[in-house]
Amino acid sequence: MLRILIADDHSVVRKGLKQILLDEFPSAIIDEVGDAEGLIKKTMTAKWDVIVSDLSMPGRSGLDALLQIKQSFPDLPVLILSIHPEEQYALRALKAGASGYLSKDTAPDELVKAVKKVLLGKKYISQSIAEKLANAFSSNKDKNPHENLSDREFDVMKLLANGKSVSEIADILSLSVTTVSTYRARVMVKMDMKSNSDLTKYAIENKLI
Amino acid sequence: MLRILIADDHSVVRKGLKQILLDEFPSAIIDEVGDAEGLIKKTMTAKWDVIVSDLSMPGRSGLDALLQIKQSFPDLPVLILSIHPEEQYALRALKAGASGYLSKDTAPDELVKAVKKVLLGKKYISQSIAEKLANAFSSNKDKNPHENLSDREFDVMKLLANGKSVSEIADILSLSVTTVSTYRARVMVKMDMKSNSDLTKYAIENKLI
DNA sequence: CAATGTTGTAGTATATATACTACAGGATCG
DNA sequence: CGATCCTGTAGTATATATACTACAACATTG
Repeated sequence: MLRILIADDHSVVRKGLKQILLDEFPSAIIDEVGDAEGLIKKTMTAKWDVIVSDLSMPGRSGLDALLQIKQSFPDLPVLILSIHPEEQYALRALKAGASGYLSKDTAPDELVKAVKKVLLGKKYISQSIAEKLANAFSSNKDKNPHENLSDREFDVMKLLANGKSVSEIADILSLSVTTVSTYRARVMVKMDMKSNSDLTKYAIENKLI
Repeated sequence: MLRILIADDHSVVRKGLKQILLDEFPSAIIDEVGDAEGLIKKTMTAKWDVIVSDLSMPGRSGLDALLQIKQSFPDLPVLILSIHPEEQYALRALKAGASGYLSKDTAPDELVKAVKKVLLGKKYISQSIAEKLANAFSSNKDKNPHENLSDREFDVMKLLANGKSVSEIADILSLSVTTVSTYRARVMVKMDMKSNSDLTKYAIENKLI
């Protein structure tokens, strides 16, 4: 019996995924959660064969959840689904232990293919991600300033670019304000920028938001 | 026979919407498109009872498409679905003729309720949007939010959007920091925004910077 | 024309953010 | 395998921004 857990903050997306997967695996048990907390909780309290999760969810980020899940269940395959064009997030997700990365506009049968593959313990890597991977290997001298941000720095950068204040972010990520401020400072140095609005501009230009 | 057209660039979302609607209207004819071009084309070449469309799609924006559709079929109800928190877009969409505005994390049965309502030729307005509407009415009949800024407020707004800090601006304009801060506060109220980054986004969208 | 609203300006008290600094655990590299 | 860099985290002291409040001059409108 196949057990699949879906995590996404949009119920419409959850329905869509569920339907696509049920079409292929009619007898599967499919459960859904709407945030990272729920994802972790369900992961810890029941057994699953595969997890299909969004990256950006309210509260703790999906990347965070992924890391935690992988710590407890290194062999549980997690397929990451994101609205973001692969570029920015795919590598991070894979590094964090994801078994694959798909964009939400992926065709249904590609999703199914991916699920089947990761169920076998393999990774599902799309053509374009493969390229990224290759690049990441060869030239670590990056083109995009944001690519040398650490995961946490990246989280903070995005939130800042989205107009969140340092204290809001501290709240969202459950960190001290000063910690967030430190990340911000490091982001500013690494990206050679001065204001949050610079980040916003950058993020818009680079389709990060 | 109910005919529904779904427009969204994410196939997963389309599936989800379709499923939700089919659960409620089992005999409905539901077709889907993935971009604004397709939306317009299908709208022009077939008859529909209601359109459920995303706002942000590749190529032409959903808002654009909405305007065009409304021009040809003023009575065809269009329900807008968006990932964006209502704030910025809801009013724009309604002004452009949408019959309702929902966020993608709306519960399925709210979507169904909304569809039923707009099918009757009514508008579906959520609580929070109702407030926005009221505000928009009572206050000003503006086309562009920035157009009711005073000259000074506008100066400050542009500088903020460009990433300048309040104190830098005070310096540039030879004003007290608190004065600039007051302008900023007034700008935020008038434009219904929260952070400098919102201004940056707005300014980029409106080619002010 | 009187009442009311808008604009340009700023002070005081308070809330928020930042600069420094620090430190432990990993990663990396010679 | 030790030295060193990077990351995640935070405290303390200081700098910056904001909320209120105020007020005069000008604009708007019943």
